[in-house]
Amino acid sequence: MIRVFIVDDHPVVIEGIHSLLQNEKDIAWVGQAMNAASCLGFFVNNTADVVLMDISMPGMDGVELCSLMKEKYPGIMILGLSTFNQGLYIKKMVENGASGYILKNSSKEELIQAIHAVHEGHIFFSGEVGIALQEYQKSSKTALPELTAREKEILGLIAEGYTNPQIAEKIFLSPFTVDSHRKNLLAKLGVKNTASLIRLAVERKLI
Amino acid sequence: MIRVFIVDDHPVVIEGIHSLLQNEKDIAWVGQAMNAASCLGFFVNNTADVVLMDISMPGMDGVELCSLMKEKYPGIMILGLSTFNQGLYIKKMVENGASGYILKNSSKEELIQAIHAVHEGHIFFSGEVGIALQEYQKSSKTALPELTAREKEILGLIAEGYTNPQIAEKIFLSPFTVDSHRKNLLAKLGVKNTASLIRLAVERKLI
DNA sequence: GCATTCATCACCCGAAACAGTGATTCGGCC
DNA sequence: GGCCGAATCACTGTTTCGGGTGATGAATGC
Repeated sequence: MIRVFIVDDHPVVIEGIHSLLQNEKDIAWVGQAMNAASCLGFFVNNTADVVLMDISMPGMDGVELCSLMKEKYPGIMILGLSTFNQGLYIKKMVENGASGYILKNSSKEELIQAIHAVHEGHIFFSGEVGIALQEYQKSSKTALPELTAREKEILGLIAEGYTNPQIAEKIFLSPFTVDSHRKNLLAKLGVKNTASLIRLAVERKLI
Repeated sequence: MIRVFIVDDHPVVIEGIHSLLQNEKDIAWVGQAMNAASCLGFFVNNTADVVLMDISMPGMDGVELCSLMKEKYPGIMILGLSTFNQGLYIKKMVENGASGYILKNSSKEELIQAIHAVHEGHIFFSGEVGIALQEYQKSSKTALPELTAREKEILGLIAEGYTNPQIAEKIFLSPFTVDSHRKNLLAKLGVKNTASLIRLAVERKLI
């Protein structure tokens, strides 16, 4: 029997999910909350196996609540729930301990499949969500100028914190040459200093 | 009927998975390959719904093959398969289009659950893998010195590529003050220059 | 009331980064 | 053979960074 708790500030959603789950034999509805505070209050004296959690709520948002819950009760599995379908939010939820993510307009089958998977300790994203997540990740690697092997090597060393003279010594080049490559990196990637160069490189996984 | 293809350089693993799946009514075994090249060869004239793919293979590795396959045949779902259980690899596979990831010592039930979820377009990680993934993500946000609001603000502006004088003008401070905050950032985070500061900030999601 | 922390400002100085310009060598390509 | 781009090296400036040091007021906390 999987004990399910839901946190969402929309009564309609609570009702909808409740009715979808009420005939499921192995799922027990243990409670609900409409904000982060009352959710935390519930878990002082009670518990659950799976928490369905809205990502956007007044006051503390889902991401933060998720992080708090997993810190206090690591055994409780959290399934993100939202009308949004944006990679960034999904990623943040998972980084903060959520075990899965589905949309509020998911079918009953999807919902139940997700609850089971999460309860068993797996990580689950429903189809639409998964696509958004992958699109989001993919977007950060298109349309970048090609870097030469030497440039990548030097970019990596810059990111490690080495200065031009240090790099020159390390890979047996003239400091002038290293400086040339460095300038080419700035020009190719269209950035104006080391700070933005490294930021771009890390965010787009060039290093 | 879900058509399953497997790529793995270990015959034992191919045999094992084959025997686990052979009695499944809705799963059809359409073929196998022991390296990236012969896998690509198969899909010139054939197809499948789900590909089980080892992450470490001689020649082209799973990550690269995964990326190639999804580019050519985006409709084919890829389920990563490995003895390793390391967050970094898992993350890379997903960034390159895999829809899930399980360990080679998974139970029959887990394997079948994963194949179904992936085939339906969902994203699925088996329990152990999910834990490793979350641990990996979590490790990158512990044990960091607390930054003050001002420091975070200036860190963000540095990352945007602004210089000290520009930041000073932008937020109405003396350039000396900005410089002080900047030096405090370097000291607090234990890095020696802008490059490593920004790298740390981006990787640990401080900005 | 006193210690602590934050935020602010100030100066010196050497090292590093950035801008601009130009040159040579080497290998691949048509 | 000639073209092109990558990789190498060189010099000259100006700007920015980074290390060190120190000071002051405001807010917080015990």
